[in-house]
Amino acid sequence: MAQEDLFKKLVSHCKEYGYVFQSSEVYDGLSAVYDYGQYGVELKNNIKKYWWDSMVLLYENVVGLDSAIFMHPTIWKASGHVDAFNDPLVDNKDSKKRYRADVLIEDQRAKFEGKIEKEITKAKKRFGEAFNEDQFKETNPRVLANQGKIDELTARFAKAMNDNDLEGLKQIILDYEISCPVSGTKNWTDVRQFNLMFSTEMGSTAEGASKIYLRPETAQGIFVNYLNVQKTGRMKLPFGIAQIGKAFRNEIVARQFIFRMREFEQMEMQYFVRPGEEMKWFKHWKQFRMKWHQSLGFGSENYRFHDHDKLAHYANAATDIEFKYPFGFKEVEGIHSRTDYDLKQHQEYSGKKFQFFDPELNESYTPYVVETSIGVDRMFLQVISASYTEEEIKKENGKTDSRVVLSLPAFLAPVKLAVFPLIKKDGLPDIAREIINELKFDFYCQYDEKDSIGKRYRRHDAIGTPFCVTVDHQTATDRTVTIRHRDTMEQERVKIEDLKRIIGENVSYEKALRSL
RNA sequence: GCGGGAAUAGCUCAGAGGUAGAGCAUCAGCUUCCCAAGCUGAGGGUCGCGGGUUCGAAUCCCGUUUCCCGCUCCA
Repeated sequence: MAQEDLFKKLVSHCKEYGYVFQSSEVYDGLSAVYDYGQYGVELKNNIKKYWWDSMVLLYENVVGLDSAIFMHPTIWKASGHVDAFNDPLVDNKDSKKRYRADVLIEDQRAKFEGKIEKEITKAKKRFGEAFNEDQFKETNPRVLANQGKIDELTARFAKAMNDNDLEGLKQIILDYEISCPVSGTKNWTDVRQFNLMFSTEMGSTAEGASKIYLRPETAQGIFVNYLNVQKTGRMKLPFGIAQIGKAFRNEIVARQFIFRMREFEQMEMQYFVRPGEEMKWFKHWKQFRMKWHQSLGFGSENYRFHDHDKLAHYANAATDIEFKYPFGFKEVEGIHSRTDYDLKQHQEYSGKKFQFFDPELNESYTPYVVETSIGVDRMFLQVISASYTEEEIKKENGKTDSRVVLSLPAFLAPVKLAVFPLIKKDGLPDIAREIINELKFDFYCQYDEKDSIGKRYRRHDAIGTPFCVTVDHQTATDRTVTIRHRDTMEQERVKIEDLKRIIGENVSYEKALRSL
């Protein structure tokens, strides 16, 4: 199947079977926002539980946290998001290319600097040993002219950026005749501001209200609680804080279904380590996180690392775990060595000491941080796209038949068990109900008596239910039922009293967690 | 945001200026002793939304919203 077709089928399957709906659909939808339906929410919760348990249960030095979405606005100044997440953008109408206006202007300034350098190199050749660079820079008319342009440009640019003056930025682009590197033309749109952070007001009156942001990442909530957790939990380095929560980014381009949304959910763990040991832990978490993904059995060939060459200002090492989605290898998780940047920033802005006294070294230092950060929604899409399969089956009469199955790992499946009476009479429905009433305390069960038994099996294949139990006439005499396995379609006859154990063993998280 | 394509029933689509359709799905009933597509009946659409052209618009035109494909960033 063509990958593009597969993706389209996946999206409609998600809607048709109650996994994912577009937000506000009855009002024509809201762009890049999606809702999780009755099965979607179960799968999502199960994914979150698997991640949480693999961090908080398996590592005795990793603890959880649930910090608020609203945080003090200074946090986002300290983290660099207020400045870095605020891009003035401009489009060239001919090449259709989009640029950051500030980058275009800085490139222009670099061009002027390049011209000065050229003059200096030329002069050096001409004057030889006697060349006095400082004097040359102060007297040469061409150098002075370019330096004048640089100074004027720098001043105007700084003022426009400070005042948030978009028209001013556009005017700089026009005045300095900056052209598009691709089309070479100066046919620009207006400069527009794209603030990647959503903001709102906190406070009951408009005058007294202060602007606060919806967090663009959950990490900062961990950093600002570092001291609280470290002290109250008596944590010794190295230790980690794990958190699952919503984050918000006003993406310019948000697409590919739930892969890139404006409201999304992250599972992050910040691991605080002794400076100098960060690469050891970076490697550890890199391997562990990859193992976690591969434990789901979707095939190791569908994963790869993508190491970053260009690093963010706070990082000294970074890698992505990429999964092969129907639209190609894309990042599902990032592992970053964030140095002591964040804690140092908060130390500076808050005036509190974010230091740890290390009794072994007998000294205090600001811990380094290794971060693992995975998108829940991207993980959800990974699970769904890896599990969606269309099968051709040879029937006994020689005809072919097809079925759509979500081969979800059993412990992640929304519905664990469906119970059917083979026919809806002779007391069979009552027995089926009895079984559900006994097992509903442990598993999400569903009852179905509509249509032929085959249809009922297929309906549950489509939502990924791993087990279907059928009550037949033999059940009434010997208290046994058939249990049918989703992936093989094979059946076995078991005692009703053994169902809880059999299903329990198969849908437990334990086996997956033990494999890590 | 820009360019290109699309939007008709829950899903997949037909309908190309003259009464809104099919298959599947859903619901009710019948049938059925284990793998969808037997039988009967029912419900469900102001054709994404708004305007225009026309005696008449799902159909032609304009705008708008949403989705898909490219251009950048990220979880």
